Amino acid sequence: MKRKIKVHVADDHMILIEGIIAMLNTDKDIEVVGHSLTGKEVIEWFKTNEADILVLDINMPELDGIEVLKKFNKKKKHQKIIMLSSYDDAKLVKELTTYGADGFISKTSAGEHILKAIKSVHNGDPYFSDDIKEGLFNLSLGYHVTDGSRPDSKVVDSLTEREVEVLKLVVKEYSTQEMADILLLSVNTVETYRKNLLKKLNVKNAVGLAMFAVKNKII
Amino acid sequence: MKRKIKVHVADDHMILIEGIIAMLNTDKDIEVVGHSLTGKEVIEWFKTNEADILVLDINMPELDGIEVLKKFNKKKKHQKIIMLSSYDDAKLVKELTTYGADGFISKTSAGEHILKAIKSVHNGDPYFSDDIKEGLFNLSLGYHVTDGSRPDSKVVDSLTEREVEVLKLVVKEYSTQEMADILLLSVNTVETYRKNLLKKLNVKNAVGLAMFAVKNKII
DNA sequence: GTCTAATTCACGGTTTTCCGTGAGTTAATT
DNA sequence: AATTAACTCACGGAAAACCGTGAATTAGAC
Repeated sequence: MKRKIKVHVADDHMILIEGIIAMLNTDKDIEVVGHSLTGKEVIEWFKTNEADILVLDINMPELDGIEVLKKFNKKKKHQKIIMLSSYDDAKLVKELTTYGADGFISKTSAGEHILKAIKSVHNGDPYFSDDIKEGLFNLSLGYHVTDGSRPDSKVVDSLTEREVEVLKLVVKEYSTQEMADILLLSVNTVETYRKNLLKKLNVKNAVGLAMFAVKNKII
Repeated sequence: MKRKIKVHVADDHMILIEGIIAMLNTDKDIEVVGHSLTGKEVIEWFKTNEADILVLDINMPELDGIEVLKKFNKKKKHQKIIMLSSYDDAKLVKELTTYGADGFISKTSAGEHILKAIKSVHNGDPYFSDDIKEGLFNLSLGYHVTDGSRPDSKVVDSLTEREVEVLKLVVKEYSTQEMADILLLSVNTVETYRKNLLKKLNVKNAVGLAMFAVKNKII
């Protein structure tokens, strides 16, 4: 008898986990051997267990999917990892693949894609769901795709003092000119900080900055 | 033979829909008669179809669950509505019930809860999953995270439907042009709404709009 | 049937934001 | 001594936001 593909599913929504398990169990070549509700649980589980494939949600409390991915990458764990995302985080795909993700599926896609992805990835071929490919395409055309907004402490830490100062003033609805007056800087300088913030935080405009500040409690 | 409970499932994640359907189909008293990926689809579907229960996700593109709920409420549709939320939006529950929600389930809870909820609600009893109850409990104890500022319900109420739609898109970092494309309006019209919002909410710019939205949970 | 609120659109003009790119200064680290 | 990171500033151009004002249409309220 052929050995089944062992899969571990991680997502903070139990309902979704159950759905995926139900679906995967219909396939005779696949066996779900475990599941986790948080990133930490994933790490714990893999300390004492093994799986061929890890289906990993990006948005999870405590330790998000990306952090888990990085940790696994660093420890050179050998199982394949398929990332699950709530929206078409096209922008993330590149970053994730460099961190060792083998596949990427948007939750907006149909469930059979998970099946395909698991088999494809198990065979050594990377897999990306159509939405993602489309997203990448749009990205290359310059269309913007909103990101799934994950609080990222790493990014917060990367901000310099001045950048945080500017960010706080942006949230208070000040214009660049007003900020320059307050901080006793030239308008150009404030603009530079603003630009750096947009880039670092990967948002489109001042509203994105404000929302980031709210999410990360820089208020 | 007893008539089955007809259910419609709405969520922007196809995978989740499939999971829920798979689960509900295991119950002989329940029949899933339709599903939608966006709020608009829900509205369209119910124009020509009927269901006893609508399982409705809060976070959906185009028209979110709350808007759908309000619309149904206004039109005095008779089917029961169970709201699905990604996290324990305890704060929302009260608001939602006043808008006619009959049940509230967090996706973090196990799937069997949906089954329970459907049967309970179908019998006329409201249903709230445990996480939600716990959240409500904590709320009542005052363990809440938001700042002291009370949402200015008067101002919120003064906003028209369209203005709220625009506001939500502003928060998502869309430009006027993009909003016009999404809402199928001219750029001029969207600008008008934006201007009205700035005036009504008495803020200086888009950031002010975003912060208002956050404070008043129009997100 | 009038009035009002909501929705829709237009136009011209000013200000601000956003973008890219380059570059000098200081302070800390290697 | 050399490198790096943070801080500072400049310029030019494109895009978007902001502002005021006016107006047609529709649907509901009185």
